[in-house]
Amino acid sequence: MARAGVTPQRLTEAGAELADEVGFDQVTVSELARRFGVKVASLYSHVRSSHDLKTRIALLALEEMADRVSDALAGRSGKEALAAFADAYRAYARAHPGRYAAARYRLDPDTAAASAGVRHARMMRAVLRGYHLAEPDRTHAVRMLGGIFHGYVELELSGGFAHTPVDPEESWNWIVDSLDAQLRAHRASPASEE
Amino acid sequence: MARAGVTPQRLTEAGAELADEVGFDQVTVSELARRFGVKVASLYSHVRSSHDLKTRIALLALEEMADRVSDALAGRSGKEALAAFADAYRAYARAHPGRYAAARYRLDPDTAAASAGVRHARMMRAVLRGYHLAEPDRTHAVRMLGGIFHGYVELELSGGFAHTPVDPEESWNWIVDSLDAQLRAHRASPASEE
DNA sequence: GCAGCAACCTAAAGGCTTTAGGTAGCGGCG
DNA sequence: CGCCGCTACCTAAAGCCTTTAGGTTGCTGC
Repeated sequence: MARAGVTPQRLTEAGAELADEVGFDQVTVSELARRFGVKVASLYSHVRSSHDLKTRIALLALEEMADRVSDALAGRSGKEALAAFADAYRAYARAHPGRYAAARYRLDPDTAAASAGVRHARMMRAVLRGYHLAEPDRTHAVRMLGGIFHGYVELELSGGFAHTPVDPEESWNWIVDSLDAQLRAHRASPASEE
Repeated sequence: MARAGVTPQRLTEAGAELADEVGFDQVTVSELARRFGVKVASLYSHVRSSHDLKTRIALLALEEMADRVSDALAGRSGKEALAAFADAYRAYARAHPGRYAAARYRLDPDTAAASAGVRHARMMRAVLRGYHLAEPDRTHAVRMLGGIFHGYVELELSGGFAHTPVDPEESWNWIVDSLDAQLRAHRASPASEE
């Protein structure tokens, strides 16, 4: 019988695809085996466990998202950079809800430290450089932006905004504008530059 | 043999307890049966399905959270109300992570419409009354606050702030302060009151 | 005191994960 | 060219979860 040519990479790719189709928590080794026309047990030669598979998908998603954000950020600073980050983030989540959910899969500390998650953090801080915040304000701001980007996108994705007839796009832009204003207002009070 | 005295209410309560102990997505009809010293199939007389059980837990959590927020809001307005809402919300999530996750379980539209979720929305809008925002700013603000409260709490709960040595409490207060300032800045530009 | 309604049970099917151990393509070496 | 061995893929089986069907039995009220 012909071999299916399964590899961890192809599995991860297909898993990400599947996540976008049916939701990340419906991603299952069994379903993947089905799609590859292969018996379930066979996949365990390529992937250690279901958790391992999900971790790989998460890492892929983090990587992809970081790439998008990185591209969006290129050559921009200040409010432009903030908006570019925000929009890239949200766009990715909307285009790839399953992968986005995967990116929020809990990784163990070592894996997380080696993931593209650190690029996200670095980029966020880079965006904030344009606002000249002193510590600990900068950390507060990172957390605020991380929280709202994630929270807004998740609420939007889960249909939480369906009740109200206001374009989520419009709200998003309003929020980004507000955040920009708010951050500018926080500009390091004394002349304490970084 | 003595009867265990299972009721939908007790199941829901125990399910919420279990969620806080092991995480909402580890809540299982089987485990609950074990805890009640009863065979799994027996629970299906009290609960329609696993999904039904989870829905009940979600409704309970929404109710409890709305109660806490409602208590916190009593007699407050303006920034005080904003902070009370925020703190009550975050405190509930920290005290009951499993229930908090349950509260985010996706409900079908009818169930959602009959849930305490609408109280949440009403209270949020009530808080914003203190800032005299005109539509659609008010909706934008609701979404911003909803997003950030949820997003921040989720990031904090998932350990996302562990890397940085800044007290999450401090960041939270900073964020609430910022949001307050930001909302005050948005005060209905013309004299267009509600 | 017993009739009947729940509450609880056994049985069974079907899905997912994971491990153990067998079979057979296929690339490379003699 | 052939056959050797690696490894991709397979069968089998155990364990856990959900859900349905249909049988007992405890309790409550007449």
